[in-house]
Amino acid sequence: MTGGPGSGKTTISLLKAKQVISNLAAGQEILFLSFSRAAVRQVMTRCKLILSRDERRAIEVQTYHSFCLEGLRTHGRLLNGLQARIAYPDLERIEKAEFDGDWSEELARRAKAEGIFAFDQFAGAMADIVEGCAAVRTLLGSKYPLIIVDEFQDTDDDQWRIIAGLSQVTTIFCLADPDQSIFQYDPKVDPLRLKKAQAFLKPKVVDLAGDNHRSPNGGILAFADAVMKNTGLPSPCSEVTQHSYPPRGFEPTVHAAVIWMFSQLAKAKVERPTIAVLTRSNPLVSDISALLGQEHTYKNQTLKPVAHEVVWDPELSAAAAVVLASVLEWPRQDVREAKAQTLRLVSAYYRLKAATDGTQSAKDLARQFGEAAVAVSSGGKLKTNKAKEVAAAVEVGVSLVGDPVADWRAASRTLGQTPALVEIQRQVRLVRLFRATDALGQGLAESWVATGGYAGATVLVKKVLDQERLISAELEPQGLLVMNIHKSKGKEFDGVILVEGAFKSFFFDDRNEKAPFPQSRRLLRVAITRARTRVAIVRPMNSAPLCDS
DNA sequence: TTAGACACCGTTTTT
DNA sequence: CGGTGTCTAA
Repeated sequence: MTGGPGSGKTTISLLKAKQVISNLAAGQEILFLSFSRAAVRQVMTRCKLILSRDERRAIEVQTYHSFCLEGLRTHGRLLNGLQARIAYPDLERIEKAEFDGDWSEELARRAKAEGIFAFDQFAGAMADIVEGCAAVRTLLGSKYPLIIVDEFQDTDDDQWRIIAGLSQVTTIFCLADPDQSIFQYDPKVDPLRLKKAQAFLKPKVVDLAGDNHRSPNGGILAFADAVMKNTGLPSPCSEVTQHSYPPRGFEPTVHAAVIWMFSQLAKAKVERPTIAVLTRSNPLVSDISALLGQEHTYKNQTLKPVAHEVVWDPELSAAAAVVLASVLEWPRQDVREAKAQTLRLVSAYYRLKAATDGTQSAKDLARQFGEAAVAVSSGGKLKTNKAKEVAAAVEVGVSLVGDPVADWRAASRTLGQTPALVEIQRQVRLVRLFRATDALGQGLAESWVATGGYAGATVLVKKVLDQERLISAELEPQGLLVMNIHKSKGKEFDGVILVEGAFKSFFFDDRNEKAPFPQSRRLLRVAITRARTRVAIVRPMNSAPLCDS
C-alpha cells in the first residue's frame, strides 16, 4: 500500500490487523516491523486508538533491530554453533576507528568465530538464518500469519532478504511512500526497492496518494508537494509562513519564530502543543539549542530562554557526562588522582569523537590528553596548554553542597570556565534528553549520603546512561524539540519550524546535487509534512525562492 | 611536537 | 561566521 504523509497507511494496516486478530489461533501474533524506536512508539499510540486491550496483546510492534536480535538469540546457533552476543555501538565505534584493515571483514570474522554481532550485522545474520533454514521460516510463518512492514521504501538489502524469505510462509503487508525515501545515500538502500519488491511479491497494490487526514484542509501537504515538485507555490495560506533574517539576525529570528509558533498554536486552540525545529544538519541543531538557551532582543522585545530537548548522539553526550562526573569526584580525591582521572576521561571523550567524525584534531586531542594523564600519574610535566588548563581547574577545585542538581550545575560551570572543556560542557547540556536525571539524581544523592561526597560518580553516570539507552523506549515527544530532518521521519508535531543556516545547512547545495535538487526537495517535503497545524520556514534574507516558477 | 598563520569549507545513518 | 586542516617556525 502506498500513500503520502497522513494518508492513513498505518490506520488501515491496523484495521487489517484487527480483522486478522479475530481469527488467530493460540500462540499466533501479528508482527509490525518499523525502523526506529520512535516509530514503534508512534504505532503503539495508534494501536490504543484502534485496537482493544486484548487485541493489542496479539500484535507485536518491533524495530527491525529488536526483531533480529531476538531471532539471533533464539536461532543464532544455526549460524556457527555459538550463543549470539552483542557488540555495543560505542565500543564498536572506537574499535572500528582504531582497527587497521578491513573492518567489515573483521566483523564477519568475529561473527563467525566468536558469535559476536555488531548492531549493523543483526539484519544480515537474521536474513542468513531465514534464507538458510526452512524450519525457522516455517516456525516464524506459523507464529506470524501477518507481518506489516512500515516505511518499506527505506528497507535495506538485508531487511529485504528477511521479508522476501518470510513472504514464502506468511502474508506481508507493506506500507510505503516513494516520495519519503530520504536514506538513499546509504548504499544498502536501493532506490528501486519498491518496484523490485512489487515484481517479486506480486502484491495487491493500493494507492492512497490523494488522501490526507493529518492536516485537514490540506494547505500544508499542498505546499510541501509544490516544494518537492518545484512547481509554483500555492497561494499563501495561513498554515505555512516564510520568514527571513538579515546577515546577523539569525539567533533572534529563530528564537522569535519559536515563540511566535507557540502563540499561533495557542490561537489555533491546540492544547499542550508539540513543536519541532528541524534543520538539515546536526551542527545547526547544536547552534539552535545553544541560542534557545540565551536571551535575545527582537524588534524591541525581550525573548526569554525556552526550555527544549535535543535529539542527539547519545554516546558522545554520555562520554561528556562522565567527564562532568569526574569533576564531582574531585573534592574527595587527592589532586594528582583527580587530575589524572579527568584528563584520562577527556581523552576518552575525544577518542570517541575521533571515532565518530574521524577528524585529525580529535585524534590529536585524544592522544595529548591521554599522554597528559600518564604524565600526571608518573609525576611528569604537562606539555600542552589545554592539559595545563585542566590541571589548573582541578587546583581551583569545585565546591559542592550535597544537592545533586545544584552540584551538577556547579560542575558544569567549572567545565564552562575552562576553555579546553567548553566543548564538553556544551555536549553535557544535551544529556537531559536521556531523561535519566531522576535515576542519576537518585544515585548521586545516595552516594552523597553514603560517602559524604560523590565517590564513584563516574562509574554511576556511565552505568545509568548506558542502561537508559538500552532499556528505555522512546518517550512521547512533548513541548519543543530540536532535531535534524532525518530524525523527524515518521514523527508528527503540531508545529514545525524549518530552519536554513546562513553559512551551513543550506536547503539546496550545488556541490552535492544539481538543480532542481530532487533529493533535497524530497527531504524538505518530509520536514514540512511533519506538521499537523502550522509550519514556519526561516531562511537567510538573500536566499533564492523555494520554487523556481 | 606544539602553536600560530592562513585557506577552506560548510548533509543526512535507524539500534 | 567559526571550526578544521595544512604549513611553517620554534
